[in-house]
Amino acid sequence: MTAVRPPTIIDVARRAGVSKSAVSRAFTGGSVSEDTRERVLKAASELRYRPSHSARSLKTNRSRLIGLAVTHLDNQFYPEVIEKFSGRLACDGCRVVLFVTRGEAGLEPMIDELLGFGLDGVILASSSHAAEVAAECTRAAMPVIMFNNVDTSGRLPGVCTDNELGAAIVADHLIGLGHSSIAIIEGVPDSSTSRERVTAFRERMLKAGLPDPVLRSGDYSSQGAAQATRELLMAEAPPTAIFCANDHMALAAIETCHELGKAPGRDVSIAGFDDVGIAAWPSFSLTTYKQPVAAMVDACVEGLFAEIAGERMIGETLRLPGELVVRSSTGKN
Amino acid sequence: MTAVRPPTIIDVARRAGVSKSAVSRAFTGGSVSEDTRERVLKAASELRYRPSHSARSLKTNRSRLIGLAVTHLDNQFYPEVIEKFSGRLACDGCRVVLFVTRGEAGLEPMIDELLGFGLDGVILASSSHAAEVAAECTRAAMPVIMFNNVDTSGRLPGVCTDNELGAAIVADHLIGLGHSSIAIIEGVPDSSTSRERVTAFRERMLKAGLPDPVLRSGDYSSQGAAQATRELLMAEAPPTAIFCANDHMALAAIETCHELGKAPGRDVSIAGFDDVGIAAWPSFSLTTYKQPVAAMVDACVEGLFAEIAGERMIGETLRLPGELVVRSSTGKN
DNA sequence: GGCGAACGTGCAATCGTTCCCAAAATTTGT
DNA sequence: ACAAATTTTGGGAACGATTGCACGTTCGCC
Repeated sequence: MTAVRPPTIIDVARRAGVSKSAVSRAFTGGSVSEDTRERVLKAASELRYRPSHSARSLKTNRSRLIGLAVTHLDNQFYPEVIEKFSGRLACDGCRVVLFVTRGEAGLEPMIDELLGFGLDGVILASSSHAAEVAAECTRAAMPVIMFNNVDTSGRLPGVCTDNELGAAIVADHLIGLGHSSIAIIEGVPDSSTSRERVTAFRERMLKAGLPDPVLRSGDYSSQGAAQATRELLMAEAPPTAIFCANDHMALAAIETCHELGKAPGRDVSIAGFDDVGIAAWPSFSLTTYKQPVAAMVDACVEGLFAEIAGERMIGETLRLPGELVVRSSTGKN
Repeated sequence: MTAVRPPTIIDVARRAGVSKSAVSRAFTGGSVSEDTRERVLKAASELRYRPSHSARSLKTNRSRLIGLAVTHLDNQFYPEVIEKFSGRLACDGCRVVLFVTRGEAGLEPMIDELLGFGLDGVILASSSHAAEVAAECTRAAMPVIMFNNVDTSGRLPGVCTDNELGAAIVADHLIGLGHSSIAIIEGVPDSSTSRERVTAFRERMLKAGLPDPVLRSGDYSSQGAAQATRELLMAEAPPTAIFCANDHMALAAIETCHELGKAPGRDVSIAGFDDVGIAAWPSFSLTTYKQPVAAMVDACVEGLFAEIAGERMIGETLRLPGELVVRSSTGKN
């Protein structure tokens, strides 16, 4: 019993009685007569032939593989994003290669890998070290686009929610409910996303003549947000509302409220940003600003494909509007 | 300005003043003198050379790409699994290519893709259609292993939690708390995982002299589980405890309890299976059987690598013990 | 100092495709 | 029915690496 070598294009050609060019054309949609096409397809299926991916991409310089760099998946938002990307890219025959960035290190150490897997393009949904990555990728002529985060150096194109708009709308919502003492729990400080949300929220408050909100870092983590919430609510004059830079932290904040015996939406209002799946669950019923994930993913893929096709699109960041979703975690003061 | 073609091994060879064989050996760890190695590495880094992935895998028949087929990621368990796999495989220089199976269709329609991307191996963490996939993969000589699910045809190796042990332990726990009227919410019926858990749970109850539990299908979905919970709890003689075939459904069951004004752990006990991250959150505090995900992933990767290395391992399913985690969603009857 | 062993090197074949090119076959027009 | 236009076909050169083989070197050792 010899290990059967998988059939090659030549085996198919022989069996179909044509040249390998014909077989190639039959598979890639080149011009072939109906007759040969049939014969080729028949021979191929009899032999269980499948074109070799590596040979093909060696010749064409296309792998139909797209890298997706994301941070720790315990933030519910990312699984949703991954699923959407996977589905969207599948429509164009592409697949997602995952790069989960180790929390602290960011994705800098995996740049080499990112560039070494023959990907057609890369989507950076990870927050940190965008600048270095940007530089390295453009040097390697690798198409890149950012998702839910902008490259502050302005060299990479990207797609994100209009964070400033969203944060302003959340601010208006809380202010409209009569809150004036509002705290903010931000994410990691060097993330553009967090910064934009925080800044816009603050500005809106100041513009409404309210005091500058207390700012705490939640580091985009549950523990961080829980700790921040604890500190805020146990202070002498606790805020009546807290705006968290994302749902992941807002949910932790709600948990912490319960722990402290405060009812979210009554004793203290909590608002988030993202609208992850479980935000809608009755236990949380989180008021939040919904990111238009589907539209963002579509735009992102489109942009990346344009880059891959050779269209230069430098530094343009597309900002899509989301939608305020009011639930019961916020209420009148 | 001409589009600069990425440097090839030949460019490096020329610049370093050696043959391409030497360059290749310097990169793949072949035998080269210290002197040449240095010259090659220097030339390579000056040119920003990276070996072409496709050329390399064409020659070596190895892509260092592993396919991972999973179902909808809204079940919290899978993101955790994905992250673990990604991390574990990265240790061996491999990357995960994602195949998210569209709910209804299962992964049957994507078999061709699964086999067409030049993967070194495939991990099936998706529940359905294992048999067809198994057949097709072995025919294509593609190493495959199942995760958290067993191939009933017994042809594919796999790794999963000892579901029967786990379910029995959960049953004992509930019985020990004095429950005798216990209902079960199962997943999709043709999933081995659900079947094993349900069967073992039932057996344990019968063995304890308790009545055969009511069985409802939750279809592994939130909505399904919520509906089932509603029906169970609004019945004439509602059960005092509910065992859900996974946490995803158990969490939905808890939500539904709140909706119906019943306190989990007091009015009705809820137990799950998996121990996903949020099960530990105070809002849920779900009693559950923890799957040893890290160990499972390790074993799974090891098994797959063995297959890739050519060691035949047919149909062996490894079942690892987990651990009961008691929280407050279950209580005395 | 001479003789193997050990090591480092380059040549050339090879992996399985795609695609250009010229030739052959077919269709079309008159 | 013949020439021109069109379509289909096969040969063969890439694509960018790895690797078996044979040939020099270098070195150690008696």
